[in-house]
Amino acid sequence: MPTLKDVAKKSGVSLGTTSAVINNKSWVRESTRQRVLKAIEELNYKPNQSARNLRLRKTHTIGLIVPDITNPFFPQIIRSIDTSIRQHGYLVILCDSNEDFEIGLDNFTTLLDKQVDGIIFIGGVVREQELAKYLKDIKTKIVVIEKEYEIPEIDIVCVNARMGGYDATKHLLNLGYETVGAITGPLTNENYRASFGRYKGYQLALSESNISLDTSLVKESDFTYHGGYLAMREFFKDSVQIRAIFAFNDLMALGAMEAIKEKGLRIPEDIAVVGYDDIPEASYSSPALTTVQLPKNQLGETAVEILMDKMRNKEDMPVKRVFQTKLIIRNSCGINLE
Amino acid sequence: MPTLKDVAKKSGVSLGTTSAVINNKSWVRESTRQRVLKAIEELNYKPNQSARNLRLRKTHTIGLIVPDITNPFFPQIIRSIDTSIRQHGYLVILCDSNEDFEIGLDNFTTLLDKQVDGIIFIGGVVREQELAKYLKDIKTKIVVIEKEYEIPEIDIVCVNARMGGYDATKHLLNLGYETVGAITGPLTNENYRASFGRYKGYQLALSESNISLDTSLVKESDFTYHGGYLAMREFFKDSVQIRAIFAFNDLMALGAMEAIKEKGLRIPEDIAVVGYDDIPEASYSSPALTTVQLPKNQLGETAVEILMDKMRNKEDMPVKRVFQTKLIIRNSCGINLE
DNA sequence: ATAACTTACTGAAACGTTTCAATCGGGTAA
DNA sequence: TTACCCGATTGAAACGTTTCAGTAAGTTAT
Repeated sequence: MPTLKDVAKKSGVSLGTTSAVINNKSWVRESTRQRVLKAIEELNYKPNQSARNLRLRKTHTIGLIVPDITNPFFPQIIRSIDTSIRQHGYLVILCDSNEDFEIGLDNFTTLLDKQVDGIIFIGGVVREQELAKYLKDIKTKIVVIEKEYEIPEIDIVCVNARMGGYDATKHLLNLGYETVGAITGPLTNENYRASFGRYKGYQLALSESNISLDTSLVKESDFTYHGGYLAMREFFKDSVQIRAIFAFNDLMALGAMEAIKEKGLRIPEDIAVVGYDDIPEASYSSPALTTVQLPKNQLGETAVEILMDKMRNKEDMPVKRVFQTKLIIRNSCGINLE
Repeated sequence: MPTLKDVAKKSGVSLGTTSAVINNKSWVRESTRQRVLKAIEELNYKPNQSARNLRLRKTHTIGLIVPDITNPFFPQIIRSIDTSIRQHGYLVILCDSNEDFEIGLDNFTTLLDKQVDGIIFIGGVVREQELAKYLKDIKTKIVVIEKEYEIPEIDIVCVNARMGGYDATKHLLNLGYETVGAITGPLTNENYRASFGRYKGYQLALSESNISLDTSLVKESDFTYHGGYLAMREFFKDSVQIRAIFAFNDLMALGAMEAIKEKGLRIPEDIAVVGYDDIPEASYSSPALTTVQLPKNQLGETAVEILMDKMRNKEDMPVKRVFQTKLIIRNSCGINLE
């Protein structure tokens, strides 16, 4: 591999000048620049990144921690992050935390040891205080993407989950369904707040319609397809009277639909379903799933923008960006707008 | 950030010795080792990776080029690569090539510039000769994972697609279906061989049953959900007599199922469907999709093993590993083994 | 003609490791 | 006692950049 020194020698200028033309410093005489460029070309010189990194104290690399790349919600975000970070000349190192908060924390240290310039952490299971404490005295820039809630003192891009939950429920209510059940994610642990916003929205819509919360209509589940399936079966087993379901994510909605069909009931005629996330599969299912769409691309892009900004400017006031959700009406609720 | 020098000073030994304890060299006296370790602890010293990389000419990083992270087939492979590479102390830099071979090639240079130690390239759209030519004089170790075919002179882990296609078709034939249609990926371009193996297998099974190939029963599509949907509608429009469909991937199978249901036909009573890939969605669909399973984890892990091996040993005979597929029987073909 | 700038370039130091030849002190053999 | 060896440690060079204080030559102002 040719080095800068080789280029310098070949073009008959000093190391410093050679470096200058590579970095497009303006003060190099045009003829010199050409000479150096020619040498670079002829030697097929590529700057050594490790040396550059050492000198510059930068790796032009950011870490991305994802809870579960296998969950169809995330790949789209990852992709939007990948493409927009690439435009800034950065590359992303991917870590899958397996939906495990501890592993996520581990990934943090791995990435920090690797000296990434910044980290984007996509929430999932997050213990808020613990995370905040962990991040407090790390000076590598970090922004987190959260589907559900805001975290004080941390740079975050998130989504108004309350609104999303409200819209989903309201939609069902407006269509005349009165017994609207919910299949939630984990609810009971104060630390795992992944369902809280959606749940609040659900409750809000209900109370707005003067319907009091009937806990026999809400089943706590785990955000997986199978979990949704099981929860729905529970409803049947309890033989609760239920006409509509708001599942807290699409995977569970799909699972619930499976159980409903298995039971021999029709969607939406017998039971209406609305999901949350708008993963690609939601439009594939039959009937196509009405769901709450999160702005995945914006989430990713905004996280990148914020991170870039933080990395450029030293000053550091926590930034917060919250996006709105959008109800996507398809065929699972008795209305077909096609 | 404390450096090695700080540690050396604090523990009163030389740089060299300090480095030796960090790298677990055996000849350091135990008492010295303890002293150094203590200093490291107290200063919270972390080795600077860039410096290390520079000196060692290694980055402990590998590149991973994926055609489309959004396609549910890939995340599982990515994850298995991520976890097994991590066990070797490496991290993965992810590049999504958007199903575009040119972009894939671009990614190669980006990653090489970044000085990754190795690259895993997951095929998709691949122009065989071009790739071979490109890879020829690159000495960074590269292994490619291909769902469909082998590439001479290149380290590759792939799958016996011919067998997969054969099994799928045979299964349908064995169940008594005589008009077995196929929804393929791109077929016509000699360069894009993504469907060739499966197609050969399809033909082989047919001819084994003395059924001659009826091209009105095969529709060329594009591996997308929507493409499968459209292809199925074509069949209906042509009003061809068809009792079973082998779709060359699950996404298309799911799309075809959508079209079938839309037409008011039942699966498998009216039309049987088998897919290929065994993406998670295949087991979610209703009816659950019978499909050809590729050993995704093995694909990923083996690729990692080979790459590690190549990176350790200089010698270089192209390695080839081909895996068998496995037919997963679910409910879309009139048999339910549950 | 001298001083003060400007422009284009140079050379060396620095970034934080690893490696390796050299050294040093103490033990063993002659 | 001298020679030799051995285990533990040192010191400096090297990895390939970027940066920055200098410098030499040319330009402008006085």
